[in-house]
Amino acid sequence: MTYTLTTPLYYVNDKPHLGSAYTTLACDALARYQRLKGQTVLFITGCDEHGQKIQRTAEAAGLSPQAHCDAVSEQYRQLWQSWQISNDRLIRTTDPRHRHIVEQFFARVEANGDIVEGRQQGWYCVACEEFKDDPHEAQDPECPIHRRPLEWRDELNLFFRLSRYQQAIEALIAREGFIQPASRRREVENFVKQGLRDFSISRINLPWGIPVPGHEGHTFYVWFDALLGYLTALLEPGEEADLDTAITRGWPAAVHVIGKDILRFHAVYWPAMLLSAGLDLPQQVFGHGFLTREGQKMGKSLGNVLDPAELLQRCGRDAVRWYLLRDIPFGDDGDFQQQRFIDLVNNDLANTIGNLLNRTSSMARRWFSEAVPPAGTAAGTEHPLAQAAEGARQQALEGLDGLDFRSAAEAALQLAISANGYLNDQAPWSKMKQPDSCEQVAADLYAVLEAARIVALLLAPLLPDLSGRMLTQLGQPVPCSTAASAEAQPAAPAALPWLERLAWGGLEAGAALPEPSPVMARLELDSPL
RNA sequence: GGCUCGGUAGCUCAGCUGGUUAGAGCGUGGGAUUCAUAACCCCAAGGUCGGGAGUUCAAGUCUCCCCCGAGCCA
Repeated sequence: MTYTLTTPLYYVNDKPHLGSAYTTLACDALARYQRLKGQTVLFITGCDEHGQKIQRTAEAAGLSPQAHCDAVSEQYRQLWQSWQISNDRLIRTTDPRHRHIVEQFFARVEANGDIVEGRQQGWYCVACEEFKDDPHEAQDPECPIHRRPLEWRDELNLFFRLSRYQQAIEALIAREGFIQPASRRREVENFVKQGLRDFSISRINLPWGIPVPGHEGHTFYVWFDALLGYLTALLEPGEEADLDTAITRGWPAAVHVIGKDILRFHAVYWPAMLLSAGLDLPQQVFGHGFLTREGQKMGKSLGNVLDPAELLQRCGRDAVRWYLLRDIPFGDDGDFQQQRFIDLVNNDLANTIGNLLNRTSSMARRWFSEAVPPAGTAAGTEHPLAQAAEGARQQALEGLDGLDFRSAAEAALQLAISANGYLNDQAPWSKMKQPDSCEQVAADLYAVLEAARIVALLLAPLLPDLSGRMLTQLGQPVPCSTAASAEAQPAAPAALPWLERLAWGGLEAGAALPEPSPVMARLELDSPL
């Protein structure tokens, strides 16, 4: 069974920001983990490209909406490429096939009697693409989020009969694990409890959108259109746009990973739409938190936005991934602090993990013919480091299964710390000066090299680059966790599945160890980010 | 206004169903060591656990009130 996971389809109103990168990074780690476990994975990301906001942004820039979308979605594509995101799909809602999928989906919903005409009156925020609840008689109301004037709308729209799904949605969100983290469930519960109201799914006089079949002058509301992008994305490249086909390609999704701001769309509206169309529901919706920077909200007005492309270019993939995944509990809000970022990367990655490998490999090579020393007493799983490795393995797998990247990262790190401690306790550099202790030194070094190997493997989903460098330095094959289509890569030497490689004792005595060079450089910024 | 979360060492935060001297990481200070990326290892710092009252033999840990911050809904 295919493990399908999605990022949101990012709205191409503006260039990508760090928040989008954060979501995508996390999904990438999850996707890689599932692939390493042997799952067939469909990792979907993409762009949401319709709506009035985009139309206006394009106009303001003197571009056609399509040209604007092409430009921005290209930025996304390039960003994910430079981050080496392992997505299988990058769907754009302006993809011609998407229009067909939307039409087919709508036909199902309409046939089910869930589309009615209604009059939508109220104050509208174009930036939110949402009607607000300000009273009709309000004087020049503003959007509290965007602090821009609301526009009065009075139009005949098509409505989706969400109200019919009150009970079904209540049952759904009561399902254990559907809304994650659990702390956000109540928020949705409260919303649903107040009674679900039908919501408008079309706009009139809005050219930049998908026309509603059979309803002249209406285009689909962006949200209706955008969510369906998850279905279009299921199609294989070039495949004919057929909804029935699409849903055989990995539906339902195992998890939709989203920012907490759009939880309601994914946990309420979207499932109801799917029910109406007779499709299966996603198993989980995970709403993660937001990133602030040095305690402040990032925004253009404050001029404190961190550009993900620049961050990558200056600090590297491993550093940023480590900081975001290791330090911020996935689900909670997080604060990006430059000093802490540098401290953690240097301490954890360079000093603890990188140096562990470096010092151990260096000793092994020096005293044991540039090769892995004989395991001797370190071969057994009762060895303290074998025990530590087993604990780390369990914690890491458990963490990753629950999207607790922090716990998984800590498990790997803790194993490295244990190995460093063990090394200091055994002090092989002292033992080597004594006669007849060569065997003991060999066993000690073997155990530490083994621990380093397992650290590297545990890092594979989180930090594929660093993991690869470590394994290479250990003379080990690098597991492939990239998208299936990219699999036609240099045929790696036949290796055991990742999960099996996590068992103690994978290193072969006598196997050559390449000359070590630091696998992780310390991060030194010449100027603040 | 209603509801939900937080407010614990300089900084991030752990502290489950209440019970020995309140913990971790980072930063800081000291020690040890030389295999290694000035790295690794060990030790320390004494923080009225937002404020007040209460329940209890015993409260960061339960109850009430207040202050501050965040969020959802009105």
